[in-house]
Amino acid sequence: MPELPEVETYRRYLEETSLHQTLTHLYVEDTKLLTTDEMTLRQALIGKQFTGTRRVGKNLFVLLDAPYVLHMHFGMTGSLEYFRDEEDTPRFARIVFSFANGFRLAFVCPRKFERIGLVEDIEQHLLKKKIARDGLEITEHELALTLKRRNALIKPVLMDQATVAGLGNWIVDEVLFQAGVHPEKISSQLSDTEISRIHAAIQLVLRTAIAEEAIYRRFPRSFLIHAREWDVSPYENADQHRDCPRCQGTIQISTVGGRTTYFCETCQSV
DNA sequence: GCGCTTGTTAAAGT
DNA sequence: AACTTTAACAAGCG
Repeated sequence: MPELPEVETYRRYLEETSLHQTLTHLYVEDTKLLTTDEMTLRQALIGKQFTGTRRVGKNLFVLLDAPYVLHMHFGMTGSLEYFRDEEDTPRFARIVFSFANGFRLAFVCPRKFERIGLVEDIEQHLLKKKIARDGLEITEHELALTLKRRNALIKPVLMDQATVAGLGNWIVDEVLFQAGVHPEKISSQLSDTEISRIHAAIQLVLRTAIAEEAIYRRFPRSFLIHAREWDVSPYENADQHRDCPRCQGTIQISTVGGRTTYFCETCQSV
C-alpha cells in the first residue's frame, strides 16, 4: 500500500538504480496510465537522463536533464522494479524505461490506478492538486490551523492530502492510536494537547515506517498495525480477538469515512 | 465467484 | 457558495 513510507522507499530505490543513464526506449502497455500524451512523453524522455528525485506525500517527482519533470503516483498498488533481462520482467510491468546500460526500470501497476506523466513545475502541480505540506515537514502550527478549521471526522481529515500529504488508511489508524484519539472525533473539537499528540504521532509513525522500509512485520510491538490481518478480509475474522498492544483489550473494526478502521475503544477517547 | 481492498476524485448531499 | 460525505473507478486476490 503505497503511502508516504513506501513512496520514500521507492524514491531511494530509484536514486540507487536509475540515475545518470540515457533513456533509450519507453514501453507503454496502457495509455490510461499516462497523464501526458504518449508521443509527447516518448519524445520528451528518449535521450534524456534521470538526474534526481523529490517526494511530496505519495507523489514522486523524477528530475531530468530537461526543463520538465516526470511525475509518478503509485495509486493503491503500484511499485518500481529494476531489472536487466527480458525474462526477468516483473508481472504488471505496464510502463518500462530502458537505459543505455541494458538495464530497465518497471513501473509496476497491478490495478491500473497508478499514474505517470510530465509536469512543468513541481510547486505549480502541488498547488493545482491541493497537496499540503509533507507529513515529515509539517509543523504543529500548520497542522493545527487545518484541524481546528475542519468540521469533519478526524480520520478522513487526516487522510485528506490537502491537510497533510502522505497519510493513508493504515497510517491514520496508527497515528490516532498512538495519539490516543478516537477516529470519529470531530476535528474542530480537538484540544491543543490532542493536536500536539497527533503531530508527534505522525512523526513517530512515518519515521518508524521509513526506517523499516515500510515492512510492517518489523514494526515495534507497540504498533496497532499488528492487529490488522493483511491476508484475509477483516469481516471474515471479525469475531477473532485482537489485543490492543497497550491495554490488551479487543481492537474494534468499523467503517469510518468509508474505510475499514481499526481502533481501541479504551485507549482512544472520543 | 462474490466481496473486499487500496487512493483519488467526481458527484451528491447539506 | 462552501464545505462534507459518498460512491465509483480497476482488477487481483482470498
